[in-house]
Amino acid sequence: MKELARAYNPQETENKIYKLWEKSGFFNPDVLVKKSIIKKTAKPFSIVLPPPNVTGTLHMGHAAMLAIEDILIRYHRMRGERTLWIPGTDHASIATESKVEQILIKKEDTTRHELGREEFLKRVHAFAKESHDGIMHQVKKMGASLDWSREAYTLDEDRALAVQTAFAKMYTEGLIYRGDRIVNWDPKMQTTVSDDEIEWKEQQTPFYYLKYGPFTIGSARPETKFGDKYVVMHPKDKRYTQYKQGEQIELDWIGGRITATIIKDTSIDMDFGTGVMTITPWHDKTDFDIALRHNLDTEQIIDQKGKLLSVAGEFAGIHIKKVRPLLARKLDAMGLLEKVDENYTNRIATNSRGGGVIEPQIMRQWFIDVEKEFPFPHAGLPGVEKGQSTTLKKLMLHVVKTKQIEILPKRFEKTYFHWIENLRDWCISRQIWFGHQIPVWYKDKEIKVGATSPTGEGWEQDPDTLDTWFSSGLWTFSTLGWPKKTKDLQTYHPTSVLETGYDILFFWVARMILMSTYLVGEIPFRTVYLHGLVRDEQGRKMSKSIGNVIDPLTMIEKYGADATRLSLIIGAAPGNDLKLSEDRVRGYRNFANKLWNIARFVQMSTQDFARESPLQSEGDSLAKLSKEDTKILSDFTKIKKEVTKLIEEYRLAKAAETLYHYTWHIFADKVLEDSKKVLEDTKTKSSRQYILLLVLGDLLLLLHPFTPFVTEEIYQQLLLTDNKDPLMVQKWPI
RNA sequence: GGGCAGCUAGCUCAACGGUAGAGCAUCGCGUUUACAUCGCGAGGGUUACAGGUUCGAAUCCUGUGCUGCCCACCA
Repeated sequence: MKELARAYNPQETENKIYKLWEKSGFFNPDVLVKKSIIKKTAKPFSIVLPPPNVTGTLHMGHAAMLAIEDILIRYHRMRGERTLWIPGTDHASIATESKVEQILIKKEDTTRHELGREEFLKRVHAFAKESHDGIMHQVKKMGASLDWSREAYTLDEDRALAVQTAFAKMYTEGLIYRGDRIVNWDPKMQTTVSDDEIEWKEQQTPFYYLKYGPFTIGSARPETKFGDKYVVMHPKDKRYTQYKQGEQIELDWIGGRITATIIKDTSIDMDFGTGVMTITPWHDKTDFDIALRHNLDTEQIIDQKGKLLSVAGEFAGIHIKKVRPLLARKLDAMGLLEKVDENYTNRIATNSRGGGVIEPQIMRQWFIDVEKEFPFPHAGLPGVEKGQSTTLKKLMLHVVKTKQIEILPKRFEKTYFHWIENLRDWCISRQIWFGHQIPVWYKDKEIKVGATSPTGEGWEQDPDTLDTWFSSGLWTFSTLGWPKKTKDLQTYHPTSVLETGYDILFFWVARMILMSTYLVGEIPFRTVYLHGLVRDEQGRKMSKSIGNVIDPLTMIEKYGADATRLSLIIGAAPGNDLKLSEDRVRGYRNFANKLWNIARFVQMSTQDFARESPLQSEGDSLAKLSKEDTKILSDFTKIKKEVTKLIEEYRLAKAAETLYHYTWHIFADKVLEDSKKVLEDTKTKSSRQYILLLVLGDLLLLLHPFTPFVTEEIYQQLLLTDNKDPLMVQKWPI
C-alpha cells in the first residue's frame, strides 16, 4: 500500500479511472451476470439516455442529466440489480440541418438547394459524426457509466427499421393520414414546424381599422385581407341582429366591388374591437377552423416564399414584409382606412429552430390522428383490454391517470393532462432533407408504404422527412431492438426511469407514451424524473449572447468531474431550476479533497491495524468496540439508512447533502479530531482503528454514485485487495 | 385570459403543526506531520404582507402584493 498524495488530483485520476471501468466491461450488465457479480434473475433497472442532439457540444443541462442518471444507475448497480443505461444521440433533423445550412452560407456562401440533396446530406452526416464524437467524449468525462456496447443513434439502421415499422403500422390502422390542413409554414427554412416548436414573440405593430361595408373590422395584418369575403360575428351579438347567417351583402373592398357573406360563429369575442371580423382561412388557424365549421371557400393569398399571389392585384409578387405601407396608403386613398392604432402589441409566431416568422398555409401533409378510435391491439396493459376501442389521446391520459407512470415532481401531471386535452393532430412531415424519409411511394394515384421501392417502374418516394420527435418517440424500445423481439426488450422494457428536463415534457415524454402504448402495448417507463434548467448565478438562462455560459468541460478541467456533479445535484430539487456559479463548483472540489485527506488520515492511523476486510459487515469485532465507537457506528448506521431512503425517493439533493455533511462535519470534524487522542491510548486504539476503516469503507460506497472518481481512486489505492473488483460493483452497504 | 411555482440570515437553499437550520459570504481567533482546497468560534432572520383556524403556524385556510414559468385561435 503506497501513501496517498497530499492533495487529490482529479486531472491525473479521472481518465485513468474511467478507462479502468470501461476495461472491466462492468457497464454492461451481461458481463456482470457472466462474472456472477449479479444474479441472472436479478431485478432489472434500466434507463435510456435522452439522446443529445448532434448539433454541438454538451452544456450544463446535459451535465446535470448525466449526473442524476449516473447516480441512479450506480446506486442500483451496487444494489445488485441488473442495471442497464443505454447511450445514444439524436439526429435532431431540423436543428442540425439549419446549423449546417448556416455554416454553408458563412463558409462557402452556398445553400442546400445549390448543393443538391445528396451532396448536402453528405455534409450533414460528416458534421453529425464529428459532433457525435465530441459529445460522447464529454459524456465520458462526466463519469457516466453507460453501456457503450449498446450505443444507438436515432438515424442508424436499427432505428430506421423501427421508424418504418411504426409508420407502416400506424398508416395501416389509419392513425397516420395525409391531408390538406393548415400547418405552420416557415418561409425562411421552407418547411412545416409542429405547434410545439413555435415560439411567440411580442411586437409593437400598427393596428388598422378598416371599413368593410357597413362594418368596421380590425387587423394587424391588412396584407392578408385581399380575398376576405366572409364577415363573422357572434350569433348573440345584439348590435348585429339584423344580419342573418348566410345573408349576402355588396360592398367595396380593396380590389373593387365584392359580395360578402355573413357568418355567425360563437368563437367570436363580442368584447374585442367591434365584435366583427373577416376571415382568411388559408393563413390563419382560427379562421381555418371557422371555415371548416361552415364549409366555406378558402383561397391562398401568400405563396410559400412569402410573396403575394395574383389575388392581390397590383400588389402581386411583393413580399409581405414590404407590402403593408403601400397597402395602407391605397386603403386610405380609397376611404377604407378609418383609423390606425400605432401601439398595438401583436404576438408573432416564429420557428424556434431557425427563427423564421411562421406563415400558416393550407398544405398537403402527413398527420398522426390523436382522436381516431381504433381497437387496442395488445393484451396486458392494465385498464385497457385487447380489442377495446380507444384513441391515442385516451391512452396517453390513461396510463398517467392510473398511476402506471408517475411524474416527478407531481405538479407536472396537471400540466401534462392539460396539454393532452388541447392536443391536435400532430403534423409529422417536414420539407427538409436530414432525417427519416417518409416510407411512402407514389405512382400515379397509387400509394404504397414500405422501406424500399415497390417493384415496377415509376415509383417515387415522398421527398419529405419525418419530424425528429417521431423517431425520438420510439426511443425507449427502438434502442432495445424493437420491432425485433429481442431479449433486451423483454428484460429491460418498460424502462425504470426517464430522466429529462421539464422543458421537453410535451415534445418528447408525451410522444414516447403515445408511441409505446400503441406500438408495444407497454408504458415506456415507470417514473418520469424532470430536472430543472441550469441557470447562471443571477438566475438568467445561460446563453452565448449574454456570455454567461459555464462550460462543463472547463469545470471538469479546473475542479474535477466529481465537484461538477455535486454542484449540479445539491440544491436541485426535481423540477426546480438551479443557479450555478463557479464558486459552487470550487466548493465541492474542496469536498473531494477533504474526503481524500480523510482517507489519508485513516491510512496513516491504521497502518499497524491487523485488517481483515473493512468493507465486510461489522461481524464479530463488534463485541470489542468501545462505548464511543459503538455510538459512532450507530449514528453512521442511521445515516446509511437515511441516505438509502432518500435515493429511493429520488431526493438526490438531500441524499448528497446528508453525506456531505456527515463526511465533513461529523466524520472529519468530530470523529477524526477525537481520534487523535483516542489512538494514543492503547486500550481504545484498535477499536477506533477498526471503526475508522469501517466507516471510511462504507462512506466510499455511499458516496460512490455521487462522486465516483475520487471514491474509486481511494478504494483502488487503499482498500483494494488483489482479486477484488472495482468499487463500482461492490455491494451497497445496507 | 387560464394555470403552476416561489417569496425564510447578504447570497443559495433546508425545515412543512411544537423553542427557525446548513453551505457560501462576513468578522475574530488558531493550526502548518490528514487537509490553508484547513480548524475553532461569532454576528446576522417579527420566515413578503393582512386576516383566520389552533394550547401552539414558515408550516394549515382565506385574501393581497410582488417574482418567475407554462398554456391559450382575441381578429
